[in-house]
Amino acid sequence: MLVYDGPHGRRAARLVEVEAYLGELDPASHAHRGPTPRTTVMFGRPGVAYVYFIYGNHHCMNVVAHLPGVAGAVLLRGAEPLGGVGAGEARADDSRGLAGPGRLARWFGLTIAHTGWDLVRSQLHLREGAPVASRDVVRSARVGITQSLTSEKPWRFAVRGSRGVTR
DNA sequence: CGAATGATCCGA
DNA sequence: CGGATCATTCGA
Repeated sequence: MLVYDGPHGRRAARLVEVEAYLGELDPASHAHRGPTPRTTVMFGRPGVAYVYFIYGNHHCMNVVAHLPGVAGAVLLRGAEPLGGVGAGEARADDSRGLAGPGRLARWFGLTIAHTGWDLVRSQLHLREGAPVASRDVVRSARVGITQSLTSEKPWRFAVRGSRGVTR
């Protein structure tokens, strides 16, 4: 789960959908063409946030994750809100969950300013959640990418039946 | 510099 | 389906 002790109080959500991105070897990755000012964070220490802004409208959050010397990240695509402070707003999201990376980032109030935050020690952090049985994990091709690997891999993982998963 | 582009979402 | 709407990147 993801927890943020931010300006709106504590917000927490159970992550139910993620996608994996590589670096240079993955045409769909922002790190595909090597480090740029925006993407250098993906080549650095794992366990920090990489948040980008897209389509002039939406923010999306990644967790930097990779083997030593290789760029990589995990895109957070969906979650289920776990209470929080803004009860009214949280309730509105309860029916639908936080399906989609843009909706997830917006609920947490994340922007590119959060890029580089340490997800172990900062107010924005990951916590281990309840285990999910492997039979409840849906694995599929990634969503919405235009430049894919020559043979697209099933690098999207979602919790079966969760309301926080995109359709 | 200017132009193209995009790991999305919402509404018609 | 198409539009919104801008940070980022690339080519000249």
